[in-house]
Amino acid sequence: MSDLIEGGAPAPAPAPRRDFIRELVADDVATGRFGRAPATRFPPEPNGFLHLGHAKSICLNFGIAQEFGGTCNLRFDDTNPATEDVRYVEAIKRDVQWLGFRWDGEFYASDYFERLYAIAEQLVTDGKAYVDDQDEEAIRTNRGTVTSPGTPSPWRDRSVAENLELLRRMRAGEFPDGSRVLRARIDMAHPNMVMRDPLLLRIRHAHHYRRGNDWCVYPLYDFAHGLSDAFEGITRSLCTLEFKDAKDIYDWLVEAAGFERPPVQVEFARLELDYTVLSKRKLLRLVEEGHVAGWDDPRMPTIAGLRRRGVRPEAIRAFAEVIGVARKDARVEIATFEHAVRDDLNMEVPRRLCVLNPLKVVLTNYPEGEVEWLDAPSYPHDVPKTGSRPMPFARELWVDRDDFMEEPAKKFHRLAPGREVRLRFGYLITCQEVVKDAEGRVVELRCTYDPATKSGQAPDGRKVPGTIHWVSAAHALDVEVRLVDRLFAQPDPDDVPEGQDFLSALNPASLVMIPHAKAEPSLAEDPVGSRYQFERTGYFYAEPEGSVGGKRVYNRIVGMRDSWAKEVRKG
RNA sequence: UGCCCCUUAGCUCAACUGGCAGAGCGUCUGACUCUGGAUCAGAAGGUUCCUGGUUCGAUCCCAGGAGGGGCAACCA
Repeated sequence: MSDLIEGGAPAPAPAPRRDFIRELVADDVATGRFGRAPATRFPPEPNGFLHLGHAKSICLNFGIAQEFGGTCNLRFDDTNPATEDVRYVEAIKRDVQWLGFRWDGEFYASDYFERLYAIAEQLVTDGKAYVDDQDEEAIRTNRGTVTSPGTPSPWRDRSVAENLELLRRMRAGEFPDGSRVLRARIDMAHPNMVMRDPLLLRIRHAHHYRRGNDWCVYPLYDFAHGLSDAFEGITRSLCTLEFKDAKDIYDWLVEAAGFERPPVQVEFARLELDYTVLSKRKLLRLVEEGHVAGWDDPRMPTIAGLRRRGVRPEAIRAFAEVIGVARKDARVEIATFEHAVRDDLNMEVPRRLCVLNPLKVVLTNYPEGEVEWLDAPSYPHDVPKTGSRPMPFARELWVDRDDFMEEPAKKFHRLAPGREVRLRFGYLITCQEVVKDAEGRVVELRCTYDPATKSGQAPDGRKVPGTIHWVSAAHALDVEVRLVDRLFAQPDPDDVPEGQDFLSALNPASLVMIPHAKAEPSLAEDPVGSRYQFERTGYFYAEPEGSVGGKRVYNRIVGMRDSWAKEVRKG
């Protein structure tokens, strides 16, 4: 991974947008419900990289803290030694910072193990928890089903003294993994399945990335999460809809532990985005099975991947803003994300010319060996930025193969035999002759230029319908371009036939390498990490890994909005 | 003995405690007239799932129905 850290500029407080959560928080402030400033937290488990779905949550939690003068903690929910790693906590911290947010407190659930254990003892003493000797299988079957009640464990009515002794011996490491668990004593017939005596502590003689081997009774999510919120004085604990049912146990625990004005969980819809997957489990598979080059592969919807691809944090924040937050599952179109990315880049980045699929053009009436340096503005008239660069113009040029049609379709305004077209920032040229090789493939266009049309304006006022990009063949930079596209070929990658999984929906053309694109020479001096619009083709990012074999590499961040493709579709 | 959530423009989604239903994308039209595959402006587009009730007034509250989703990991 590159060491280049850009972004990270503090996120400006966005215009207050009123979603139902902000309404609740505003109400908390007005009524003094919690007797303290709004406090939120972002609670990732360090078992993978953050993705766009987390970005939504980050913008929400940190955004609320900013807007209401409250605080937002970063808390690692690291209660499962099997899957977690420091490498992930480092990546997470970096990503949150890059997005432009600063946390107030940095906490780890693993630092709360002792405190949670003390509460466990208290619950036992209060008769609200017991040690269960059933094995995993028995616990599962005895939980019942959604339509039938569970059956109580034979160990459910042990004495407090016996429970306490067993719990202490569990902690002391006297029992093997899986032999016993601590359970809350609630109701084995509860209509909400999570309330059927939920598990609190399980035995794991495992190495934890922060605790080493010093701990062996690991809390489960339900036990750790709400209480961790309470320890930190969180007011609103924001989580996604699938935790809705967990709210009952959350409330039961903070109440049983005796917290005054405890945090209140509020659920919102997780983000689903077309043509990609937003699940750490699935992203992990893509990485581990080598379908992508890593967590930061530019095709990945991870923060690291988007950064590598060239997306700016401003665009991600703007995206989070437009999608909003609601209580209903929301599948967002990829066009909405791409629009946010273009919208951000449009006003920011300079324009350059780069020919992706080169076709030689020879200007037969242009003097051999002559070079003119044209002044090409870096920004269009409606972008309030100034600057320009010199562009060499000569007898031999490259234009894009797609900008020529031997038999032009209707509404095709570009080059064709006998057609005149404008070269951006340059002259009007007319195609006089098409040169083909033995296989009949077009290899060269012989054109004439009109010397009176320098800068693209015809003195006689004649209309030229098309403008195309070009670059001088003698001065062109040979660059590698990587066309990054959507990772999956269909909007919902999980919508596959029985017996197949999301991997069968991968887009085989998600990364198209163009090893020999031709770029204008001004690009030679620009630093790695620069962003451009290559006019008419898209937004590009100078690959932070640098050059490959001495050649510069550009990732396509996003293509231009494509109304020609639409025209083609219409026929 | 099941519990909980959701249904609003073509599409994807918003809409504080009941008071003229909004945005993006898409579509159409126009402008810039050197990105015509960019950008900008404007327009069209609604029986708020259905039935009934409460109310001066219902997308919102109540009852019933239809459809979609979440929950039965010693994951989070």
